[in-house]
Formats: sequence, structure tokens, C-alpha cells
Amino acid sequence: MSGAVLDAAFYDRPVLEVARDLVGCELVHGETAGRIVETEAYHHTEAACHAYVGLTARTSTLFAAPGTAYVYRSYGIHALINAVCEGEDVGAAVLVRALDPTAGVELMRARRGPVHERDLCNGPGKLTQALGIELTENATSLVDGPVRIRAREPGVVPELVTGTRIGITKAVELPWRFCLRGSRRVSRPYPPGLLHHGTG
DNA sequence: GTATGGATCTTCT
DNA sequence: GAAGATCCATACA
Repeated sequence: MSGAVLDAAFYDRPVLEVARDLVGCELVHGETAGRIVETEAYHHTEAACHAYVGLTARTSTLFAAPGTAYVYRSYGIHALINAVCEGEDVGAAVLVRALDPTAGVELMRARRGPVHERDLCNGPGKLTQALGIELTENATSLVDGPVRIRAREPGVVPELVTGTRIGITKAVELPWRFCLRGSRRVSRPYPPGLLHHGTG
């Protein structure tokens, strides 16, 4: 079980802090929910971020208020969900890459088809399909909208593993990927040369 | 177990 | 017209 829904102030902080603090929180949509075990941070000052090119029709959501959901289509097929962070003059967001299912597992299975239990939510395109999140949720609020994120239990500080981001071709060297240490639900194995955070 | 290529579509040049 | 924050099936070791 998780705590209260995170408020806008939680997201109105440096994106790297939010990315770390979101690991262990619970992403909720309808009857389905899952604990976040993997995140990545994106910021308009580095080339891998969509907002790097500035404010366009596509990236306007990245410059929306902190606590807004940025959902976009990837490779023409998949929907990926991000949590917008920092102020409205900054294009920054945290990509949710993997979940450990906590509620509505039967519904997830129905949506995902005959996949292995472990493959339900271990990828950014998979978890949105499992939770039923689509492009219609773009620009909705994570505080009081259809998709929400609940805080972890007070006092619970997960151990994190930090590595480089996945699936990008620019700014690949930045260690902006955060995984729950020891989780077998992450989207890919931990990279070599990773850094360990004692307390996140 | 790892490696490779196709599907599919929005956005920007 | 080309690229992209992915996933899946298939081939091979």
C-alpha cells in the first residue's frame, strides 16, 4: 500500500531529485496500479530531451505546470508517460520506464495478452498498455486527473542504482536513469559501472 | 542466452 | 523525407 497522492509541490523541484524520489511510488490509473521501479530524467538543456529544440506544439506539455502528465507516441506504436517537473519556464520531465504491478493484475493481463507475468510492465510502452494510459491522458494533471502517483510509505527509503539512459542517441553519457536496487522488474539489466546510492 | 529487423505515425526539416 | 525516450518475432549459439 502507498501513501497520499503527490501534490504539485513534489514535482516543482529539480528533475533529478524528482526522478529519484519517484522510485518506490505507485502509479495509479483506474483499477490498475504499479510501484515505480525505474525512471529516467530529461531536461531541455540536454539534447536527448524533446524540449531541447524549444517550445513547439509537441513539447508544449513539457513546459506545462509541474505535476502534469506528458504522454506521447513513440515509434508510431507505443505511448510513453512522463511526469512534468520544475517551473513553466523549464522543459523537464521524468519518464516512467517500469512498474511492479500492485493492483488490477487480471485487467493488465487482459490488456497485454498472453505474456509472462514479468513482462507485464517492464518497459515504458508496456506499462502504459497495461494501465490503459493513452494519448488522451496527455496534459492531464497527475494531482487530480485520471492518472495519479501516490507517495511511498513514510520512512521507506529504497536503495537506488544509477546508470545511463536507454534507447537514446544523444547525451547518452548522462547517468540519469534510476532503478530500484535488486528489482527484477526493470526494463533492462543494470549497466556496468553503475553507481550505488545508499539512501537515495 | 544475444542479435537483428520490421511495424507504424507524429513531428520537424 | 527522415528520425525516434519501443516492442516483438525470429534466427542463431
